Amino acid sequence: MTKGEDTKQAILERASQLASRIGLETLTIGRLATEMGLSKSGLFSHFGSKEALEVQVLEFTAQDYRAKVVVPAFQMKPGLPRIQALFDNWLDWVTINTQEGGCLFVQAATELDDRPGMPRDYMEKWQQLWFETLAEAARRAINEGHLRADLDCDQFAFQFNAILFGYHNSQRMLKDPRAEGYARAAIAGLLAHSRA
Amino acid sequence: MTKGEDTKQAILERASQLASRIGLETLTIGRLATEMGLSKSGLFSHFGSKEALEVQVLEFTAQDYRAKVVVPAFQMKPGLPRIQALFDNWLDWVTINTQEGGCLFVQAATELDDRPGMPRDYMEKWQQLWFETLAEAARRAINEGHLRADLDCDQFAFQFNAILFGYHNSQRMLKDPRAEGYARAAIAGLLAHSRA
DNA sequence: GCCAGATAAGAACGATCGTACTATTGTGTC
DNA sequence: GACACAATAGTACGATCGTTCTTATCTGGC
Repeated sequence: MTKGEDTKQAILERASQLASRIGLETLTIGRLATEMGLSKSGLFSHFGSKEALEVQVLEFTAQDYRAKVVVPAFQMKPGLPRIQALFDNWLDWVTINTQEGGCLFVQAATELDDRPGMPRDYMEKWQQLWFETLAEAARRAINEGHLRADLDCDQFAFQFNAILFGYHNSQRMLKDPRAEGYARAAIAGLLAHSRA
Repeated sequence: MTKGEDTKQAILERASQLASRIGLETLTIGRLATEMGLSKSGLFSHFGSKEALEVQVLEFTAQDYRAKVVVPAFQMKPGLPRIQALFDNWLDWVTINTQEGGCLFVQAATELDDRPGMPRDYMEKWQQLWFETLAEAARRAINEGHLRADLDCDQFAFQFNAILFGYHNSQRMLKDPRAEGYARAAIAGLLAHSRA
């Protein structure tokens, strides 16, 4: 990898961290440059515009998310183990993981929902993919005989995702130590009532 | 009500709308002044600081929320009718209602979670109150014999709230027309499995 | 070790931010 | 209707925003 590409990746990594805490809009070229020890224009020239930076931050984070949450889960056996892994990996991603400000996608989802533009377009596409991933995992669980055949997989994906959002809020805004327990119990309940 | 108090209320109403769309941070004194047909300094003098404005926007919205979501629900008979009303009223608040950018509290919760200060403090206090309100409604439902006696009311509040967040996201980011159906089904499921 | 091109820095731009001050206009009271 | 004071406007401030353009430094292939 060339030198320029190297620093660009480093910038995106730092930007992803920062954006998960303060948001994409509040993330500023000047501040990011200072934190990276670069000049404003030096950093800027890697992206060409603030909007392009935002999109690439989302892309970078999506790649990380795939590698740490989705791919390991799909290496598990299909069915309940895979679904449970999706949840566990996501919990690690949000809490233990690099994402010091929680999940950037949760942050960006509410920040971008009323702000048209390329970042919003990317975010919407990504979230559709995420829901499809969840629904697909549920479909495989039906095939395995783990979940009941008449389960609405889109409904399942909705509820699974809702628990993640609920956890993220209770964990980060309320700092409620019981949040993880609540989320685990909610997932367990969802799985129990979806069983064959 | 004096003249100054009158315009101040009008400012807060407009600010609440705007903030629900673009966020508290992006909400700007200059832009708000322009939209209100006031001068920047004229508007500013009502609040004294940006942070104070943000807090008062949250307070204003909380008052509205109470009047449109909580109070009408608690005028319903305790138990399931009241819980169902809390959900229905919230749906109206987010979709039909004045909140053109969705629920300001959902927006502010993710925006403020990593930003210390008085707005965050107020937001946290408010959300604790909201969870307590939900748990209290569940406790009353147990007393009425509508929900089972061993129900964990805090767990119930967590899951109820999670569904609201999930709906908010699917409705506003994905613009998924099935979002309301998913949310209604999820609430129905939660109530079914909490029944006596 | 030179040289082309990649990479970064520097300086400047108009715009807008929050805030402080002063001046003007409006309102309600006697 | 004059007067005290509330309400709003005007102006200016330093800081920072995203972006452009020009200049300097670094890197890798011959």
